[in-house]
Amino acid sequence: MPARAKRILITSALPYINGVKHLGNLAGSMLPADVHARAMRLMGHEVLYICATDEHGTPAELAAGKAGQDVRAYCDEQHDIQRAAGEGFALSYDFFGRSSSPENAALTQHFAHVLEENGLIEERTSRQVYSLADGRFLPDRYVEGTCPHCGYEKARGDQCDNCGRLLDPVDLKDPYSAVSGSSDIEIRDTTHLFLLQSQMQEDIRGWVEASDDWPQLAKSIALKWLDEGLRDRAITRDLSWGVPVTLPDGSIRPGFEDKVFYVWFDAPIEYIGATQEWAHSTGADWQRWWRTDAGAEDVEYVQFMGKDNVAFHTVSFPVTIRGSKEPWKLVDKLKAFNWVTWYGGKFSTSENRGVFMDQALDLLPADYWRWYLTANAPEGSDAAFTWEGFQSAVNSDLANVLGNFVNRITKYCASKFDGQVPGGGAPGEAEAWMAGELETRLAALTAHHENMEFRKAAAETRAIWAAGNEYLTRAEPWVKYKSDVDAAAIGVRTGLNLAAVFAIIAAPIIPDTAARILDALGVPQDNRRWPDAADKTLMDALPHGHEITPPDVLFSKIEDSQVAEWTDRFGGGED
RNA sequence: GGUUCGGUAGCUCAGCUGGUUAGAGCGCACGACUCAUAAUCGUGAGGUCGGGAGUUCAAGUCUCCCCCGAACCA
Repeated sequence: MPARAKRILITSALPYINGVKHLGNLAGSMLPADVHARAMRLMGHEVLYICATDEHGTPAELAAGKAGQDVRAYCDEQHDIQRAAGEGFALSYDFFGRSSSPENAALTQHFAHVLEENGLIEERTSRQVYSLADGRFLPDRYVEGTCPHCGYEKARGDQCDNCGRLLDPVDLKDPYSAVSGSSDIEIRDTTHLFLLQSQMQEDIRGWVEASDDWPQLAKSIALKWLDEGLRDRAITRDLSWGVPVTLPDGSIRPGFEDKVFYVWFDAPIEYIGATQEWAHSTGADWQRWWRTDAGAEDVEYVQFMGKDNVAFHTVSFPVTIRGSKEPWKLVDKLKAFNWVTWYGGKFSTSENRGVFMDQALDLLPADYWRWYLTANAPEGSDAAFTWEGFQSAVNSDLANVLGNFVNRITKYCASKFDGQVPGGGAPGEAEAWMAGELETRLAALTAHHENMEFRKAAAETRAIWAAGNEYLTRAEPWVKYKSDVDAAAIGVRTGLNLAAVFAIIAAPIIPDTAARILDALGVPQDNRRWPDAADKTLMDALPHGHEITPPDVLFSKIEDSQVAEWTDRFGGGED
């Protein structure tokens, strides 16, 4: 157990309901959040890892319509698909919720009510594009027409792709609906609730400036928004799919019968909503994680997200939370990621570029991807996915360095010592060298995990595995066995114990393989704890005489022919 | 356009508050070993740290300008 066991709340940005996510999304929020959650649990901390699908909004409605499904049914189906993909990647959510849950609806309405009581919400009327053919108001980007600035004929209502200018859809010439193509549209007045973010400007600035556990990137993004001035934003939309707009007594707010809260407002609230869903399904207490008046004051809250989401998490959502003037837990640490790119471009479904989570699992087990995507996490800058890099990481790091180490030591033990942990011999020079390596490297690895430095954590993990191979070269039990079985025994015993340590430290990144190794070594569940760098018994922890079973080959190598096939199939390789 | 972050060995990247011969992994060459998925271990080659100017006893590490790339701009 660590000196001070903490309680750590972890959330990863909510994936939108619309389809299985690709490897870039996985690598930029869910996977690192999972690695961190697993590492912290192994270190003895109490962790609650929450995620959910973000289900409201126009894209979901349109996708459902396209599929000929009711929106709710569409979301039910897509949620199950995404949950299965997450399970396939061994994402260890304590709960994977849905922003369309009753819990989130109630919370969203509650926040709106208290914000209004605090004078932070007011009704405003604005002009919006209404499509008679579609029978609905059109969100900005679903209106297309001729750009008033450059004359480009397929400008979107929010921005012109040709000249790049930001637009107001009512200014487009010859506008038409991007949904139906119909130009039978008109401009109508519509009334919405606006969140008066401008009034929270100084409050949020004070909070941001006082937050010292953020990476400078997150802080500078937040401050930039504040410097430009927070704008009041509509938090409702003319839609049917979403959280109904109610009065405090629960009845529909007059004039808002055909409106719902906008995803922008209700999605982050689902972090709390999903925790309630978890509590309701398990009987656990959600308040001790979220209410600082009910035990959450000592919780460390860590959020994982793509860089594009930083502003929402550092400014927008905090406006909701702080504006409520209620004792809700706010984020302590953020970890933001860039994108994984695909041969210099972006992942794209339509152009058949990139690999999606479900496809990836059809090719190879989750651990292969988890290792590569963690060792090459898009920290600091975009990271390119290449099949060659993937092949190299899997073959070299996993198959050759770790897999082969476990294989050689367990097979040798089986053939020379009947598969039992030998008790003979005493530690010598080689063992002293290895003990020194473990002590310094484990300390470094632990720090990297605590600091959420994923590339460094993977590199250090690999370095520890490699040290094991060097140890065997120094100890050379196969040579000593010829003249002194006890001298060989210490090498084999140490090697087996190292295999156990290697598996445990790998568990945050490659949990399935780690479990296979520990199972093969017969390490009981209770002993699968993060090793302490100062622990002198790490290399002699397995009981002498204890039986082990060499596992099957842990990782199969990726052949050049497979790389060629996948490159062809998934559009990699070409420019 | 504005802002931010990057541009370090063939490739992917580390290099905190400026200070001995600039590091790692992969790839490559050579050697060692044979327990192991022809795996492993060792040695070596390879960089005027994007370009230019400046500050300093001293700059990859600070300042300014320029070039290139990426991201964000609700």
